[in-house]
This record gives sequence, structure tokens and C-alpha cells, in this order.
Amino acid sequence: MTSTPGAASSSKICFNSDCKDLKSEIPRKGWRLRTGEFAELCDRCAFAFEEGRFCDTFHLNASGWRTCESCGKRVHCGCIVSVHAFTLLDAGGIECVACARKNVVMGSSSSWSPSLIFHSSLSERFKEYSAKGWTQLAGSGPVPWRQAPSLFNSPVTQPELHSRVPYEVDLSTGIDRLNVCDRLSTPSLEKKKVEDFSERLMNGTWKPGTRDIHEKGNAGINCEEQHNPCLTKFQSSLKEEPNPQFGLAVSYTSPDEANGQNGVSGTHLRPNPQPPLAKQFHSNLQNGTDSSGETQIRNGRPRPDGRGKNNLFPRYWPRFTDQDLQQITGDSNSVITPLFEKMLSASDAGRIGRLVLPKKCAEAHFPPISQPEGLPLKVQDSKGKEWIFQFRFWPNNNSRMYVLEGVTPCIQNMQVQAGDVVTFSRLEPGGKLVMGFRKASTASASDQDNEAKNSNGLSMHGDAEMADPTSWSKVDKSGYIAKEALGAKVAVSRKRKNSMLGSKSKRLRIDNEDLIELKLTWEEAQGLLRPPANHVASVVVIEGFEFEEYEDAPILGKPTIFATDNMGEKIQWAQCEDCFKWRRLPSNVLLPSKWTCSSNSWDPERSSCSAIQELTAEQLENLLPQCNPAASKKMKAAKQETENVDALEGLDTLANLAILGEGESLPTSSQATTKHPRHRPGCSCIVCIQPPSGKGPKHKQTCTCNVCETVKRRFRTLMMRREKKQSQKEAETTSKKQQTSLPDKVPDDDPPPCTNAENSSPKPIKIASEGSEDDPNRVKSSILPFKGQIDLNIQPEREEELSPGSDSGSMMRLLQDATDKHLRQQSTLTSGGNSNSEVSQTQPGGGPEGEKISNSVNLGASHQDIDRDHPVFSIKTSAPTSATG
DNA sequence: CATATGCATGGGC
DNA sequence: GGCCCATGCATAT
Repeated sequence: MTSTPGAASSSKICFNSDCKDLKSEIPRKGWRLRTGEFAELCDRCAFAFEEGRFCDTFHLNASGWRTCESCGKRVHCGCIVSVHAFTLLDAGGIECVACARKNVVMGSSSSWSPSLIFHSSLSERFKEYSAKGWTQLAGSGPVPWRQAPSLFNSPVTQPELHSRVPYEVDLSTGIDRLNVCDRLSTPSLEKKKVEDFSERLMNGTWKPGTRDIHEKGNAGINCEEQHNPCLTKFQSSLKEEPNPQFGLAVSYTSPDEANGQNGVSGTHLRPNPQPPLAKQFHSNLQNGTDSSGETQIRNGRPRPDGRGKNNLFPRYWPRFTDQDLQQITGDSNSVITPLFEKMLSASDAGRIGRLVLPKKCAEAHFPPISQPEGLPLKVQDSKGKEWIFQFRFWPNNNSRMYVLEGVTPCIQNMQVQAGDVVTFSRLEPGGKLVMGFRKASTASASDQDNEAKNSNGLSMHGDAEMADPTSWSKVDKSGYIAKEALGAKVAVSRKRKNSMLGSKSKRLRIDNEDLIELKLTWEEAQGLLRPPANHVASVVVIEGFEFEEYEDAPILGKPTIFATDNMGEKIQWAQCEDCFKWRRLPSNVLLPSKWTCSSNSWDPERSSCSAIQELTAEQLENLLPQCNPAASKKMKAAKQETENVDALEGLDTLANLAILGEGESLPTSSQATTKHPRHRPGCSCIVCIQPPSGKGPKHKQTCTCNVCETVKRRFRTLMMRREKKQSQKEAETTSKKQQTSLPDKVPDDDPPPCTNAENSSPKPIKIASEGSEDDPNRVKSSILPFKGQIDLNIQPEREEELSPGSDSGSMMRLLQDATDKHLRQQSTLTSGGNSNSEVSQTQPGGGPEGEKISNSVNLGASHQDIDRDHPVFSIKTSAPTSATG
């Protein structure tokens, strides 16, 4: 916040309206403002603030003072300055932060802060309260929304749990127990309370001076995590009320139905669709719902089954993007309230037409049903088209399994498939249930079409959006409003290589490396891979292509947006984890997955979250869409487009190679399906990996999306590396280059398949055996050589194995071809061209000789396969662990 | 036999 | 040990 200009810093006067002093020369940070900046104070005020005496000093006569229930300390609860100083208690009253900490019982408590209470826009919440019933299917008409009941009905009154209710809004009023999540038992009641609350805000408790208002505003919108430029936009898009001071996270729950179902924590918080909001939502859920939800006082009825947790798992937290919302709401004045979302499983997306609904979500957001047959539910999609599903449940053990039947048409219409996410929201007014979707990866319209129809690959992406700058930028997290429609642009091929895996192995365990490689999505890999710290990827230009080499295993880094500034200088934009502001950084900078402004050593003036963001929302919007194309920047090589193109097709294969570990490395917040064992981003489970149909649209060869670019880049790198090693090896093996024509295979080249050859010996795969499976093998062979060299490599072999017949095969082939070409050229250059070239043939079915030499060098070697007489068996088969090193 | 339906199973948390 | 839920699978159509 230093000298950065900004609302907060524009003035030279202390931000504290009650203080007329000049700011400290060295700006002193105060509380965080709505903009994300921090109030800049004079020394005195800053000191007071730091000492926690600010309110004592300046707000002494203001309303909002309350007493800590634990220590009796007086705490000002009516301003943004003090927003973090206390915690609202479930049972009413407040607790100072110090006491709250001591009493924190819930593990998740740490994730939220009292401020969260104020996060969401009030208007939103208000609307929430006024939610009506759902529109049910024909004839049924609006149905009274059921209360979210039972979850909170738990008779148990765990006092301890009550200790902290994030959502509780009780500004010393009678609203004490207004738990944001589920306090109101009836809409009307809720509304009333809300109004009451708002009224109070306007009146008594909160009536502050202008400054206060300002602060409040901050509190309402900004507190910790909302600093999104988009917020404003978002709000407007949602038609939020003009003065959303506080965001009451009150959820609306309807009276529980008689069927005894337990409502889940209900809708609880309705996060704003924005990233920040989403985050907030999460917090709320965790805290409010999860933690205290059960304990909340509800209307009573204990859950029959005694289950207490109603928390909607993170994986179901809505993470709508503005885009999503806008898409859904259109231009109407409607307000969309995200309810939950679910990543489609193979089953969901299959032909069966049954979409399993998370129990809690179903109970919380859908009309209560007491009979297994359930009832028809009318749902509108983002295009306004209405669908009628049968919302029902199956008795399952002592519980229920909720499903939406008849979703196939809709699923197909939306062109979503396993791995993609369907979202459910409520549109107000009207309470209409709206179903949206988010492709695991964005894809071009055409691709989408293909996907839908072919059901090609499952979306490997899972939550790829996180990783893919493109999609990623659209994610709530980014807080950036993407304009593209969902599903828009990039065509990321989602080939699921192992389509076969799915059906047979239930829950595939990804024990072997092969599978592991599939854990990351392209986007993820592309967006996150970075050279290891301290290791700038060396770039070698070969044949017009730049190859980045990582001496060490690449690491996962923070996705950034590469761009070129006005000066033509290459730069990259990174978003702060804390304030979500985008910061401009040198293009060559590698950021840790979690990066914040404070780490912005490249721009001291913006090394603080308080510093204004250089990019305007508009610019950002413009920038983001370019992500994909932008990715092309990385692609420096322009030459041989054609050939590359061929290679590109196989790039996806490489993409898989370039997969590190699981989503864990991904930005935590980005995990769409948090911890879901099966649907984690990058998850290689059947759902995530296997498309129902096993087919998937491919990216065009000319695609320049980030994913493709990355893949290409990696491919180049691999090639490069390989070349390098090869040349070294050659040099070593024979000083006589001439032999290159038949580069002796390096004796060692046949490292036991199982063992990874060392990098030192780039063992190209000599033979790719061909056999029937050649394609795969070939590919493998070609790829294998790289393996040891780059961690990214995974064993392509596996892929093949997994989905022999899948597209991967062709991709592999293409890749192989590309590789071969490349090698050929190389060999030609070095050895003057030889028979090697022929090797390049990637013919899958290649004849018996099918040996493929991935490396020009090995050509000879291949023949000599050590153990294998038959190319067919070559390495691959035997060695799961990539043989080569 | 193909598909739809409903419940059972079992892995993961 | 219980719950959730993806999928399996027997049965019905």
C-alpha cells in the first residue's frame, strides 16, 4: 500500500475520518477496504489500530459496543475496523477474538473469520430469504420449500459448537441466533429477521457516520477475500441492491416437510457467484454449516437418522462464475442463487439418465419428497429451456439416495459429460430451479458438440479450470468475470485414454504410474508446470523450435497469464491469493502455487494487497480471453508448423505425461471437488478419466490454447532434451559420428524395461514393438526415451494399455510421427540422413519390423533389441515403469 | 436381447 | 462404524 494511489491512498489525509492528520509519510496500513486496499492512516491512528484501540479511540461513542461473553471485554462490533475483533456466538452475544480463539472448537474455524459474516452481499441474502418455493413440474406448481431442517434439528445443543457461528448475525439484537446458515425456519421469518437486521443496520446499531458507512460497505463486500474487481460487476449483474452493506449469510430454509427428511444445511449461504464469494461460501459452509450447522437450532426435529452432518461437501459448493450466472440469468433482473454443483460421474453422464444428487444438496435445495417416486421437477437450463426431471430417491441402507431421472436429454443438450460440472441454482424471483453447467475444460463450440455427441473423452480436466488460465480465470476464484460463455472457447481435447478402465474396474485405484499421469489435466499441467525453482528452463532452439528444458523435475507453479505489455515487453499477470488482484510480473518469473502480493518483489509498489491493481476489470477481461491464444506465446517456434501440427495431435498424450501429482498441488481453493475421492480435479478415476463413450473431441492441431501450447512446449522440451542426450551419448559412444547412420545403439540402451534408464543414457526406445499394439508401443517408445529425463513423463505405455482403442492411440501415433520426423531430421542433420527416416514411420500396424525407432539414434539399436527379438514385446510391455530412462 | 428400474454393494471418507 | 454415493447387478419390461 505504500505509495500506491488508490482510493485509500489518494488522499494525504489519514483515512480515519475522525482524524485530520496527514498520513504517515510511510503509509501505515489500517483495515482492509472494500477495494482490497488498506486504509492508510496517520501514525497515530495506525498505532491505535495496531494496538486494537482504534475503536476505543474513535468509535467510543458509536453504537455497536458489545461485551465479550467470555472475558467481558468490550468490543466494538459496528465497524469494519473491528470486524475481525470478535466472533458472533451461536447463542447470541459475541466473543472477542482472543476468547474465540481459545474456544474454537471447530477445526474449520480457522478458515473463516467473523468477517465472513459480512461478506456476502446483503441484498443477495435478503433475496434469499424471500425465496419462494420451487417450481415443480407441471401442474404441481410452486411447492413450499422445505425447511432445511433436520440437519439442524439435532437435539443436541452442543454448546461448544455454538460457540462460534460464523453466520450468526446478532448485533445485540434479538436476532441472536440468527444463524446465517439455517436459522430461519420459515421464509417469512427469515425475511423478517433479515429485514429486522437490515433495519438495525440502518438504524441503531449500525448507524455510523459517513465513514462508517464506508466501512460498512467494506465490511459487506470486502472483508477478507473479496477484492475482486469483478465483484462490483458481479453484483450489478445480479442486480444487487444498491447498498449491500452487510451480507447476511442467512439461508433460507423452508419448513421441513413431513417426510422426515432432513434438510441439509439448507441453502445456507448463498455465495455470490463470484470467486470471492465462492470462497466465502465455502467458508460459510464449513463453518456454519458443517460445523455448527447441526447444532443449530432449527425447527426442531432431530434427524431421524441421527446424522449430524449436513455439511455440503466442498465438492458441491457452488463455484459459479459470473459467466455462469450471467449465462443463467441472462439479462433479466433475476437474481441467481447458486445452490450446489456436482461433477458428473460416469454414471450420471451415462445413458441411464440418472443423475445422482448429493443427498445433502438434494435435501437442502430440492423439494422434500417422502415417496421414493418423488416428484417431477422442472428445471430450466441456462438457455431458458425447461426440462422436467423426476426427482426421487432410492432407499439405500437406512438412508436415501437421491437421483434426478431423465436427465439424459438435458445432459446431452448441454453437451456435458462425465467430469463436467452441472450446477444448480435458484432463480429469483420465481424460485425457479436453474441448471447450468461448466465444462471441465472449456471447449470450442464445435468441440463441445463433438464431445456431447461422442461423449468422447471424459473430461480429464476435472477441475481443470483451475489450471487452465482460460478456464481458470473464469473460476470464481479468480474473481474475474469472463465474458465467454461457458464452454466457450478452448477446445481442449479430453480424451480419455482409458476408456476401458472404467467399466470394469470400479473405482480404479491409481496405483500405477500410468494412472497417476492422468491425474492432472492438461490445463493443470500446462498452467502449473514450471521449471523448478532456481532452475530456469534452458531454452534451446532446434529447428526453429524453442525447447525448454528443465534440468530437474518441473514443479507446479501458479498459473499466470502471459501477455505483452504496451511496450512490447513480455510479461505475465499473476493473481494474488489473498486479494485476488492481478499483478504484473516479468514473464520469466516462476511463482509458487500460492503467491501473494507480498511476494511481489518485482514491483515494490504493488507488493501489498492494498496496492491498486494495474489492470482494470475490463482489461482483465480482455486479457483473460486471450489466455488461450496467449498461450501461443510460449510457442515460439513458428517453423514447421505443419510438422508440428502432426505432432500436436500427439501432444495430448504428452500432456498426460506432463502430469505430476494430484490436484493437491493445485491451488487449494481451486479444487472443485475437494477431497472427493473420485472426482478430484485431475482424478483419474473412472468418472474423471473415462468418458462415457470413451471418445472425445480433440483439439485442433492448430489449437493454441494454453493446454495445447503447453503440451507443445513440453513436447519440444522433451524432444530437445532427448536430442541433447542423444547427441551426448553419441559423442560418447562413438567419436565417429559417421556411424550415426546406424548409431550403435548404445549398448546400454536396453535398460531393463522396468528400471528407468538414467537420464544420462538417453535410451531411446529402441524398439517399439509393433505387434498389434504397436501404436501404443510406438508412441511409448518414442516417448519413453524422455522419461527419465523429465519427471513429467509418465509412462505412455500405460495409456495405451489403458485405452488401446481410444483416441489416445491415434494421438500417440501422431505424436510418434511427429517425433519420428523430428528425429529423422535430427538424424539427418547429424548423420546425414539415413534409413532412420523410415523408422520414423509410425505406422501402427507396421509390419513385423515395426520397430520404431523413436530416436534416430537408436534406430540401430532397436533392431538389436536385447531381449526382444520381437519388436513387439519390446520394452513397453514388460516394463510398466518406463524402461527408458 | 436390449433397456429400464430399483436395490445392493462396497470403497472412501 | 456410519454415511455417502458411484457403480453393479438382478429383475422387470
